[in-house]
Amino acid sequence: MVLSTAKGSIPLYIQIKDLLVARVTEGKWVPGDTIPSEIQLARELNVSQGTVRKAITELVENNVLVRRQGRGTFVATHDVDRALFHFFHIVNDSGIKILPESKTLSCRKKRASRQEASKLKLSNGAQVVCIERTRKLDNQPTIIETIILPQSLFGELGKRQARNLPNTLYELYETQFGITIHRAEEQLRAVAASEHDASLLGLEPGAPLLEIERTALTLGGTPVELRISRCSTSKHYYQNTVL
Amino acid sequence: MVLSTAKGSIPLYIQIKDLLVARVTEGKWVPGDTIPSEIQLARELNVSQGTVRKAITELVENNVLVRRQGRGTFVATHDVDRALFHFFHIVNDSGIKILPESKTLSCRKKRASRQEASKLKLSNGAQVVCIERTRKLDNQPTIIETIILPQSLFGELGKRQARNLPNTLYELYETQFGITIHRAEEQLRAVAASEHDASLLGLEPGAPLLEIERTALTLGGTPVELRISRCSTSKHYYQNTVL
DNA sequence: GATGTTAAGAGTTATATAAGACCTTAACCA
DNA sequence: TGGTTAAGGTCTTATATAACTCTTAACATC
Repeated sequence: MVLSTAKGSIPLYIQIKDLLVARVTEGKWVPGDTIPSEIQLARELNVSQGTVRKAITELVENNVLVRRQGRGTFVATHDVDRALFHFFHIVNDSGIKILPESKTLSCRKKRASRQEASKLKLSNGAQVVCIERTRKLDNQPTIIETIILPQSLFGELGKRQARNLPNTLYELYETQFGITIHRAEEQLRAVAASEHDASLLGLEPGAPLLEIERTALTLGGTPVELRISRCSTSKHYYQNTVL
Repeated sequence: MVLSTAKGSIPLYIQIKDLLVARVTEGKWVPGDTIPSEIQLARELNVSQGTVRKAITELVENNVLVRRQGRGTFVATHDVDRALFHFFHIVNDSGIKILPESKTLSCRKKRASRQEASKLKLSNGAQVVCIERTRKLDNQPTIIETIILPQSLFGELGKRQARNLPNTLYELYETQFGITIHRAEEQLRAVAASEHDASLLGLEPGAPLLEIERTALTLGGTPVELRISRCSTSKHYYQNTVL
């Protein structure tokens, strides 16, 4: 790629930003990598350090890169902190957030339903991996999660790791499958607990549950995970901060 | 206030940012005002335009200021768009967001409950204004809202405007009371509809409702509104985008 | 000789400044 | 009425210097 400085063209720092994003999405730089210093990139691209810096700044605000003064700039990784901070919103009544432990109930392959296929942008009836698990908060089963993954991306999962899945899946996606979840869209509803829900959570059937349907996307915007969580909110709630 | 450039002191642009925020919170600049240009501020404060610019940039990211190239920089206002975009999260099943019309049921004074006082940081038993209203989505009553406001700030409301309240309250707070809502914290739960809820929404008692408890804060971080919404989510859902 | 402390240096990001390009508006003129 | 221009705002880019982090080597101490 060559940068254009012609009159009326896109600003340099935007072009550089796109170029840096491309290096991440293509896997040339992977999570945890140190990217070249601002000065190196500036020399390579024939612009000033400040211009590279502006591009990087926006990517840091997007959670694509992480800066550490005196150290360098890194491709952001999915550690537990990020999972908690960005993607987990359930807190207990004291407002404290703790990542729940998980117990996998099943992990099998099936054909995607119409809805699932549409939300994951798969062709009708494509194969998916379907995980079901419960999660404990404050030592009480509180959440039932159903996770749908395209088999084309996560094929290995069906075979090997059926029952010993780690607690933070996004870390696994990143390290084992080279897939980094970058953002998500969540749709929340109140639903009545089914018999199945109720027995797993120790509630009466018909009890109100908070249903969170999350579509998780990569940096490129491809949906790669569909996750439906049904939560008992008698001792916990979903916390959202509106800026 | 004087800026400090001594070695080891806080960066200039942060000091400028604080200074600009102060001018907004003190009411020296009010929503809609044009603030002095970057160059004017730079001259006034004896720094370069770029330094002022960096301060303003962060405030734009915080939704405190709004820039318009060629026009100037303005203090952000609470128009309908902002209300919709930042503070209203209910969309219909097609993903479309429409601000619901409101019907005020009651507007009266009372003493704050313990919880209300604590969440609004009022002394125990302080006077509050309590508004109850329903809101229609797609021509169907879908939300019941209970709004609690400190009477110390919103005294006038109790008297005059009892029944002809506008649809977007935050605009009213800003224009009539000089109070700008800057951010909010929302706590979501699934609850069972009471008889009262059910009759207002045309549902069976016990039907699951999504309860949203929102605390709205000023730029200074003072809580100024407590709002509890109970929503039927059979044809709508709460949309949250996680970046 | 082994170990802990200090100082210097190289490499990195962070801050501040300056200059010109670009955008918007309004006044002016043909 | 429509085009031109000037003024004044933000936006982009470049450059210089400060602040921070880590490594290494010199040195004192046990």
